[in-house]
Amino acid sequence: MSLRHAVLAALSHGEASGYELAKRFDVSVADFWSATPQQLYRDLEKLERDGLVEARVVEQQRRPNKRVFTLTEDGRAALRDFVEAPARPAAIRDEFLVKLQAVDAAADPGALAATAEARLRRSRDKLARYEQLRDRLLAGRAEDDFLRHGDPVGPYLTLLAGILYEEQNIRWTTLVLRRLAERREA
Amino acid sequence: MSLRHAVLAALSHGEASGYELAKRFDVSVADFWSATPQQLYRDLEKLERDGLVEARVVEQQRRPNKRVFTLTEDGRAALRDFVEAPARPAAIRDEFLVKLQAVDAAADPGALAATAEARLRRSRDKLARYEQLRDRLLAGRAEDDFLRHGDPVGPYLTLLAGILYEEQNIRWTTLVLRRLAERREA
DNA sequence: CCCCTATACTCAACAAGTTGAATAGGTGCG
DNA sequence: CGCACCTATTCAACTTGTTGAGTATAGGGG
Repeated sequence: MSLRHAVLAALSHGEASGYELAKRFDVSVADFWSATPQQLYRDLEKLERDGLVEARVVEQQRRPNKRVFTLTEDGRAALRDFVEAPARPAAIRDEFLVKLQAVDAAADPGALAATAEARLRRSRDKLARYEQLRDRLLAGRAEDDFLRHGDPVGPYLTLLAGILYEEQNIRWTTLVLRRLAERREA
Repeated sequence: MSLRHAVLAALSHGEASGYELAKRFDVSVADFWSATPQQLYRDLEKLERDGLVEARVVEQQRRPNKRVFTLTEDGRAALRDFVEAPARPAAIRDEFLVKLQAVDAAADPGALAATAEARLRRSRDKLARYEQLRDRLLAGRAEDDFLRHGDPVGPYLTLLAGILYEEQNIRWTTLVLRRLAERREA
């Protein structure tokens, strides 16, 4: 049970409705803990029953009302406990790597190359988004400046992980494409 | 349903019993598709019912008998279809990143630093294992040599992904440790 | 001789994640 | 004026993945 904790972590950066959380997950957390809206709504309910979050209805005129969730004191304590407990090792589930692992059994490596190209485009898009986010976070300050007395270090460091990951991914995928092309010629 | 495909991919590199598959997963596939032995046994049964793999009992004297699984023609065809179909984007589930995201809410960043150090050790271990595996695969040949007429490119390229991933991970985690230490001093 | 580890697998219960659809008002575009 | 898309959420069914225990045989070390 760990999406719970991802939700608590997300809410620690400010209250949100289920819908808003879904978007927040999409831009910032998706790359290390993805979740569908349905999952979020379900877990928010559970968290509410357990007293870790509180909901309050916000009436809106031009759109449907929403339920905005805040961490309770118990929620904050649970989050602290979670942060300080040892983490289980990361689990990666990357279908592309499975396909590549078996590429020698395929008739046509061209199809996989197309998949690799899609992946490359995706990585570039993500990287661009991440760098935009970083610029916004830094707001002109140098990294050192920001990290030493800027407020939250967490979001910056995880963002950096995303940036480095995508950069490395781009290099690797490019290399794979070259090798697959060589193979196709031979 | 995709552990199925990871199993087919693994079996395409040679027949194996459930137990042997579990070990193969542990050394080579775990980093992009992890599975417990229980999961493997369950899926192997399903694959057998669906006619994608065949089992044959191998009697052994000094240890329990085992059921060795091989791909059937249908299994090979299913694998080919899978490899050529587009891949869904990778899902990462990294608890450490969730904790780091919320580190500013914790009382003691020292606990997270300990977790980061454990992660660093793990990455270094993995990297060492991967490089050993690479040396064994290359067997003295240069990469170019191997990839151009060496037999299977798949396992080499995925191994390379693992190596690059861990190298990058080590750099990033080191950086995180430095920043957390700075934070603790302040 | 006993315990630990390795091989080889099975069973059961549960937790977590995925998929698809339904509802319902509002905004923007041609 | 109709159609598509955005906000905001709920329901239900399903597939995957996790945890923990249990069975049985054999070899090695103290």
